[in-house]
Amino acid sequence: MTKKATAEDVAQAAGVSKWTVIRAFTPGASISEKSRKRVMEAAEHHNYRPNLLARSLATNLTRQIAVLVDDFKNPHKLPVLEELTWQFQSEGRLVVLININEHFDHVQALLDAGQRQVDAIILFGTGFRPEMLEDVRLKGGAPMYVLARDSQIPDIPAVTCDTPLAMQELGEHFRAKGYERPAFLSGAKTLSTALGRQRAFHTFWQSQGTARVLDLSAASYSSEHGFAAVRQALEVMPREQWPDLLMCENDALAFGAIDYVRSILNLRIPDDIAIAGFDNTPLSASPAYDLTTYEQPMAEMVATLISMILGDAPQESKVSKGRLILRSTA
Amino acid sequence: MTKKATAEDVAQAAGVSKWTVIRAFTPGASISEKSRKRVMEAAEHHNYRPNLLARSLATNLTRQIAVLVDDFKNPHKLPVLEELTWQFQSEGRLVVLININEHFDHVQALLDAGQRQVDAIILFGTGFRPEMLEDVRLKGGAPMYVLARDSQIPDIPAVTCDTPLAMQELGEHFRAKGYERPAFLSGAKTLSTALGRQRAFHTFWQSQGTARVLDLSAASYSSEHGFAAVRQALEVMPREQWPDLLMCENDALAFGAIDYVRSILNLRIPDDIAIAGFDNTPLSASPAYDLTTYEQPMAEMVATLISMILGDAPQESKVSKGRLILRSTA
DNA sequence: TTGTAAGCGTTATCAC
DNA sequence: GTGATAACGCTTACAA
Repeated sequence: MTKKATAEDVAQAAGVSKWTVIRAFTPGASISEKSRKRVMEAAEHHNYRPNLLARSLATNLTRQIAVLVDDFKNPHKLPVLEELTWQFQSEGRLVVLININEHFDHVQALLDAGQRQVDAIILFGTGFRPEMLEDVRLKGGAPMYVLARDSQIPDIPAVTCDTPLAMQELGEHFRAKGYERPAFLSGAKTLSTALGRQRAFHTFWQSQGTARVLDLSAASYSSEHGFAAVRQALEVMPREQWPDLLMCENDALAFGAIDYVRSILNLRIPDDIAIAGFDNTPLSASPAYDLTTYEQPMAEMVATLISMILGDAPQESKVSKGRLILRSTA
Repeated sequence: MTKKATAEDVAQAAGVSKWTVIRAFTPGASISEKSRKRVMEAAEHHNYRPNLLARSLATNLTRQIAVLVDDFKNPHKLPVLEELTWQFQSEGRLVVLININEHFDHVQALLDAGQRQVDAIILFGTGFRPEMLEDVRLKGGAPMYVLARDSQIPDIPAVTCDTPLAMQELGEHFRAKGYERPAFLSGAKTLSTALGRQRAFHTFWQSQGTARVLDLSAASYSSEHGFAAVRQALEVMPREQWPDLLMCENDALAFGAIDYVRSILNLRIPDDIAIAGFDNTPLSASPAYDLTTYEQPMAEMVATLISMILGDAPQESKVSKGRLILRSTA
C-alpha cells in the first residue's frame, strides 16, 4: 500500500465511474443498492476513505474550527478545551489549537487561520485587544466568536456568563457573612475590563453603600503573580486597614492569594480574611484550598457557541447564568 | 470584499500571469524584482494570501499535526499543550487537538486525522492500547509518534523521560531519608504499564533488598480517584502496616493522596507518611502541597519530537533525562 | 440511476 | 524570467 487509493482507483476496481464511488460515500445521494454494495466492497479492499482536503477545496468548508488561547497558565483552560474538542468532534468538526503569545500575535494567528480556511475562529483568552481584531487585513476571513469574555466589537458575538449577576450572588453571600472591607484582585490590568468582573464587583458594593473597594492587581492571571500581588499590597499597608474579604478575578489568582495569606502571614481563612475565586477550577474543590468560587456553565456555553457556528442559533451574543459554589474560604 | 482574491485575480491586476504571482509568494523562486514588487502591491491591494488548502492538495503536505489526548483530568497536559502548540507554530505547523474518550476512540480519531491528511500524529495520553494502533485500516496513514510514554510498537517511535533513572533518583532520596515501607499508587491498572513507573519503582526497591512494595491502584489518573484509592486501601489495613512512603504515578494522584492523608486522617506529611508525585505540575510548587516530584524535560522532549517529525532527527525512540524536584512532602 | 464536463486554487514541470 | 499545460481529489451541475 504505497499510495493512498482515490475514488478513481475504487471506481476502476468496482467497474463504475468515480462519481458513483463519490455517491456511495455521500449520505443522501441517489445510487442503486447494488452499485453501492460493489463500491463499498472495493473501497474496503483498497482501504479507501475520501480525502477531506480535496473535499474542502471543492466545498469551501474545512470543518475545522480554530481556537485561539492566550493564557495556558490558567488551569481552567484544560476542562474547557476538553469540552470544546469533544462537542465539536461530536458534530464532525475538529479543533485547531492556536497558542497566542508575544511572539505569535493575534493578527498573525488570524491570518494563518484564514489562509487555512477554517470555518470559524474562537477567541478564548483574556488578552485580545479590540484594535487588533479590527485590522483591515482580517476582514473577509472566517467568522469570529468570543468565549467567556466580552467581545467589545459589535460584529463579533460573545458567549459569556452573567457577570453582574455572579458578583451580586457572591456579594450578597459576602454581605450576609458580614464582611465590610472588600478588596478585588485583578489580573493583568489592561485586560481585566474585558471580563467585567472587577467592574461588576464595584457596582455591587456601591449599590450597598460601600464606597471603598480596595483594588489589587497582579501582573498576569497566574497563581505566582496572585501571590506576589497580595504580598506587595499588604506589606506596605497597616494591618488595621487590611481587607477582610479578597475577591479574586479567577481561581488561579485565588490559589496564590491563599498560599500567601496562609503560609506566609499565617492568617486563618476565612476568619482573618476571606478569599473567593472565579471559575471553579478542578483543584478548587480540594481540601487543600476548598475555595468558594463561581462556576461558569461551560458545557452550556460551548453548546451555545457551537449552535451559533453551525448556524442553528442567531449570530448574537448570549449570556448564561452561572452558579455560586460555596466552600470554606468565604 | 465579498469573495477571497485568488492568484488569478492578483495576476490580472498586476498584468502578469498567475504563475508569476505564485512565484512572488514562493521564497526561493526566480522572479524579477520588478514583477515581484508589482505583484506584491496588487496582492496588498486585493488583500490576497495564498490558499493553504489548495497548496496542501497540490503538495500533499498540510503542515498540520494531530495531537491525540485522552486524559484531560491531568493538569500536566496544559503546559505540555502550550509547549507543543508553541514549538510547532514556530516551525510553521499548526496543532489539531483531538479528544479521545469512550465515544470517540483512537481508531476513529486516527482515521479522521488520516482523511484530513495531517502530516503526523502524536499520541499524548496514557490509554492507547497497542492492539488498536495495529488496526490494518490505519496502515499507510500519517506517521505516528508517542509522547511521554512507551510506544510498545516497534514502528512507532516514542519520546520519553528516563523512568528507571527517575525512580532510582527518587528511590535513593527515599532511602537516604530512611523510609522502609514503600507503596506505589498507580492510575488505571491496565494502562500503567505503558508509563513503566510502577515497574521501575519495584525494580529499584528489589535492588535494595526490599521485597515488599505495597501496590495501590486508582480508577483513573485524577485527584479524586487518588483520594478514593488511598482511603479504600488504608481503611481496611491495620495502622501498623501502613506504608511510610507513598510514591504516586503522577502529581494529580499525589494531590488526592495528600488531601486524604492530611484532611481526613490528620496525619503529618512527611513525618507520618511521605508522599511523592511525578510531572512537576504547576500547582505542585504551591505551599498548599509543596510536593516532592520528578520533572520530565518536556520542552526538550517536544523539541526532539519536532525534529523527528520534520525529518531532522532519526525516526527512533529517544530517552531524555529528567530532574528530581525536592520539596517538603518526601 | 449513472456518466460527463467544469471547476476549486494551488504546485510541478516544461517550453519559450 | 515568464507563460502554458497538467495534476492534486474531490463536488456541483447537467446530460444521458
